[in-house]
Amino acid sequence: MSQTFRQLLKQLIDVPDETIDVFEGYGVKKSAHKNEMVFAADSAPFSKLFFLEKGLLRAYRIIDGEDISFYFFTPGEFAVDYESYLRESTSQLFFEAVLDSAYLEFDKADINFLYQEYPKFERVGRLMAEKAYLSATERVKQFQAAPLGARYQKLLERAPELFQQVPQYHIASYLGVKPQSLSRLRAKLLGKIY
Amino acid sequence: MSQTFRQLLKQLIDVPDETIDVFEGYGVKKSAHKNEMVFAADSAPFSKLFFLEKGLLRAYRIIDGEDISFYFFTPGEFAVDYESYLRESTSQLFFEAVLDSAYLEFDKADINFLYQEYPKFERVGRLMAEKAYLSATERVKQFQAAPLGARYQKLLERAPELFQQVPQYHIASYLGVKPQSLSRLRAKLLGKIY
DNA sequence: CCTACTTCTTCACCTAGGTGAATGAAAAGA
DNA sequence: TCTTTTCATTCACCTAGGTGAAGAAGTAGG
Repeated sequence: MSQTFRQLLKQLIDVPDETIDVFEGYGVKKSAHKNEMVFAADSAPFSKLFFLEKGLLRAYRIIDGEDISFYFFTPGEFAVDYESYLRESTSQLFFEAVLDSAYLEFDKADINFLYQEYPKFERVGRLMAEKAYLSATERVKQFQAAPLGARYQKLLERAPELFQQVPQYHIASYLGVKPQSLSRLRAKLLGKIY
Repeated sequence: MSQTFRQLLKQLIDVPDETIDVFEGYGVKKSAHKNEMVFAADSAPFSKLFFLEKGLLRAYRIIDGEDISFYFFTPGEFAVDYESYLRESTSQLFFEAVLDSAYLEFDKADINFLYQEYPKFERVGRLMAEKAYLSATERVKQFQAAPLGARYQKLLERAPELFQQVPQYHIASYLGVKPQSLSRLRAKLLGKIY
């Protein structure tokens, strides 16, 4: 039995060990190499739940032909297209491994079974959703009132390792600008003028 | 016993009537007049949950001295500063009634009690958080890739009544721009040039 | 009824970010 | 190793949005 899952999950949410063990029993261990696609948006709803144990996953959309990074998942996070998962709508999100990664894959049907059989398990779902919500609202707040420079600094504080691991044009789209604009900002921060 | 609560909640989430009844028993009916403050950010964590039955609530932050509208709550929605509520951090959000409003006020302590006593009640919390998450990510997506005009049209589709009820400078800050820019956009949409 | 305040609009000007192209460096492949 | 592709940078130019000020219209209060 993997200790990683339990350790990471306990950092995230406070649930009894037995609940975690039952949960893990339904997960399938998987791995993906750098640049490998983990899930590709298609006509089917997203009906999985990925728990990242190692590596780095990137979720992105294609909007007007452009690759827009929606989120970077680090170990200990659940990767899911919640919109598609909850509404059973067509998924628009692609998930790729940015680094060699290891993750547990859960089936939505199993998750729903767990919700029914173990009402206490609802808590895991609630805390997961609440955490995802916090991160999303923080970004909304930043887009409403923080200029690019401030959003960049925030990301640098929250996940400095990203800047070593992810191409800058992905970070640019995550921040809502073009690669050239991010490059220009970095030049300005270095005191260069051009 | 109010039918409004049950009706609105059933539209939102699928839970048994008994659960709803137990829930409602812990709510305190309140009302607020137009422009009245419902909750003011202060040093204490936000430990309430408002369920709006009638009217319109606006949540906003003061960022660099500016009033930034975070969200407009319409009947059937739960209004809460989730960030403060979950992290027990100081609340930065103000809630005011934009129109004469009626709402149920719940105490966090009671909610937590319900979570403990009635594990099935966790489902209400999970679905609430999931719904809040969806709306937040939709906005992130728009800020990443949609220009002001598209964000404006989306809001117009989703909540046209807002435009009759809320001053435009509040809508502007919700969309992440200054009132003058929204005014300029509206002029452009009307085919005017200036 | 008149005044004061609020809200929206318009303007001239400025800055931030987008666009398209060119360059160079680094990484990947043959 | 040589070649090709990928990525970041820089540039000139353009457009979207911010700034500060002024004015018009509506609304609330005395």
